[in-house]
Amino acid sequence: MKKRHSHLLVHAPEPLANLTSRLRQSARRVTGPRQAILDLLRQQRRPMTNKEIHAAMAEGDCDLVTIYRSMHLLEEMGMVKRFDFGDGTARFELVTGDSHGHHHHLVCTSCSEIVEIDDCFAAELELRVAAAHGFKRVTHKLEFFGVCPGCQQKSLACKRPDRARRMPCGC
Amino acid sequence: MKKRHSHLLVHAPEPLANLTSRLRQSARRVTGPRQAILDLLRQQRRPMTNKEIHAAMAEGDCDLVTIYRSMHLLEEMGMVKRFDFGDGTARFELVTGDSHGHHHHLVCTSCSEIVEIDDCFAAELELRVAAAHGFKRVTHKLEFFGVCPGCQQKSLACKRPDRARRMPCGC
DNA sequence: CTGGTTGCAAACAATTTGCAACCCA
DNA sequence: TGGGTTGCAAATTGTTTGCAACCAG
Repeated sequence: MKKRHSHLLVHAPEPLANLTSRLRQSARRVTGPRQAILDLLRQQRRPMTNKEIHAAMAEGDCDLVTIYRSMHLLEEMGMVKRFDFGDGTARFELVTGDSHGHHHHLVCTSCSEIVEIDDCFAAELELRVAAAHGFKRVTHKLEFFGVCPGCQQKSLACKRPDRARRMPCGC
Repeated sequence: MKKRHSHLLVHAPEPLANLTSRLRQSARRVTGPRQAILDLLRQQRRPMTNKEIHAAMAEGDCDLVTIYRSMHLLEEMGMVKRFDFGDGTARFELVTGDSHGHHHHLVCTSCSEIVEIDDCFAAELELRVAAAHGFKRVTHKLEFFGVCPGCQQKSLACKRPDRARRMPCGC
């Protein structure tokens, strides 16, 4: 990471201030890559893969491995949330304090466009399921898949249905 | 695959008869491995990984690669369903015609025990989501995670929270 | 200074692919 | 017989780890 985005420190946007204090209290460091990642996630409000994040921060700013390690850390700290759209690559989104907590997505199986679904209607289901089977600390993963308006026209049927599960569907 | 499970042909259980006719009409072959896989899945009514399937059919019956290829085929034909519990390995379950169609699971994050949840309460949500965003052919994936009764006692807290996402949680 | 971090190379694990040998229909 | 199948080896891809150099506090 050559040059730190100093403007970040100036604005001291919420997530960053958050990061700083949280890191400090666990004897961890506020480093360039970590700041850059949060910054990126703050701009692009959409689930991003590690590779996308890496590519997005131009000029070999930091190693891909560092991204992986940072995401683990940030996830542990509850600053990002991991999503799994079934294509074998993890995606991460910034956890913004305001409202945008637990939510789901609607993913186009053709162009992989992602729509954020803000309300979570499954909370009540969790309770029901937990009660029915005696489980504790029950959470859930719920994602929707379909064909977006754009792809419906183009009638872009997937040529290789056996690969449909790979979201960034290169059929 | 040395010796074909001939008793399968005798009983001619539903899934197998199904397989035979379906394969034939698409100019594909009814082979030993395919029969063995369906047979296994019919017995062990639980989501199995390719590796588990492979291990289960003793004596190098068939190559792991063949399992992978077969699962793709069977999935395409709609005879098995793929599930993803977020641990990076696909699991498959037999699609039995009777009732047991679309359903979900409750997975213990500690011992990875899997409970089948028969009712799907999210069907209506699909419609709502589809309508709201103009998507077609909308489906969803929904799985629940928590700590099963057994693991609650043992209070087996995960030592490495950063790895909690790996279901067969070797923490 | 010094322990948390990073980069780089290498290890890993799940899955896929190429290709020649093989076998069901 | 012939095209779908399989086995084996090798390639791919996402992710993790070992380790020495490095830097934030």
